Amino acid sequence: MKVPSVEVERRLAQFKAASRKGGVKLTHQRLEIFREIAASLEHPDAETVFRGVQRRVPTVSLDTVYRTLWRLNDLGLITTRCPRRESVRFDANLSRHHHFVCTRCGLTRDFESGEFDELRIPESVRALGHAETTQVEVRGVCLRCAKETKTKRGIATKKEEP
Amino acid sequence: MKVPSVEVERRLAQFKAASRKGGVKLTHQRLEIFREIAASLEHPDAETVFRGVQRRVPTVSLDTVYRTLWRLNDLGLITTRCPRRESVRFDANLSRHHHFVCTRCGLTRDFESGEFDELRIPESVRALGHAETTQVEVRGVCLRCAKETKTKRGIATKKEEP
DNA sequence: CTATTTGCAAATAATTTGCAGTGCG
DNA sequence: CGCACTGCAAATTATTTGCAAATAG
Repeated sequence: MKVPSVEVERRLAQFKAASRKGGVKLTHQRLEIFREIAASLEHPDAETVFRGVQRRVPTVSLDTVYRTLWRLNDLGLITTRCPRRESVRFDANLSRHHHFVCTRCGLTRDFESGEFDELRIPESVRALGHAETTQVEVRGVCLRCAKETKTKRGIATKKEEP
Repeated sequence: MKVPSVEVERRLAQFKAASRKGGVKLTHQRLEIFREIAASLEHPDAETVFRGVQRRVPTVSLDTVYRTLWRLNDLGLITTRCPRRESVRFDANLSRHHHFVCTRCGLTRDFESGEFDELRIPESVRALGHAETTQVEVRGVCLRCAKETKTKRGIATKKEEP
């Protein structure tokens, strides 16, 4: 599975516009780093983004990836997640969305839901601050892990995300 | 603000029971490490837990804190969060709960909501896996940050969590 | 042109591991 | 008593920084 290229292009266009407005330069590396996240369903971490970009821009350096990612994050052009023990992961989906997280393997996927976008905030939250948006994380077992359970009953095998 | 001591004791009792059942030893350090998280509203990181425990158990070491936290996490006795750029934070609130996160300072507070516990899962999630629970993250501006904005119009000052 | 951004290499911070001794059950 | 747990110190990551050269606008 991949992010449809139409959607990738849409994200890229939005990114370019926002970059110009934000006064950041549109370098080759920066564009490719963004593209890498925008095209991925995996919410990749810095290292993974680096390896992906490296295939297209062999001279790119890991520190540029780190710098760029945090820079884009500060500008609000991407956001961060960290579903599990490992390092921070990045998300270029700026549309309102929610997450499905597999409690076995950590697989994290976006999904949209108008209903979840409009949740009524409980009274008690008033005491904490002024609520602006809600994001729901649905936890469960992904299809692949569920299938594995059926085959080799209950042995939680460590594995990579698809 | 602090977690009421009745609640801390309840969490401790639950922890002791679960530890015995899980076959892990109830050492002094382990108990104090758990107490530190159980008594905190802040979802502290490893370093912070370490400093807190150190006041009561001066000989405790940072690596024991790390090992213990991940051990407890693996046993399901605590959970993890990482609301911002900094390192992973831990949560000893095992009751069903949701989070309010301040987008300015990162303050994270638990709250309960029967309504949020029972959200109807959208159809589209079926394609991803078998949903089990939902956790809502409400994002907004905490009271303290909101107050600051009113005083010094719009300058986002960096600050510690309360 | 000139302020940003990059790549490199080196520094720092965060986290994990090996090992010998300690203590819970 | 034995095995899980601890503290120490050293190792390993992960991430950040300083600086000179490169480049977008």
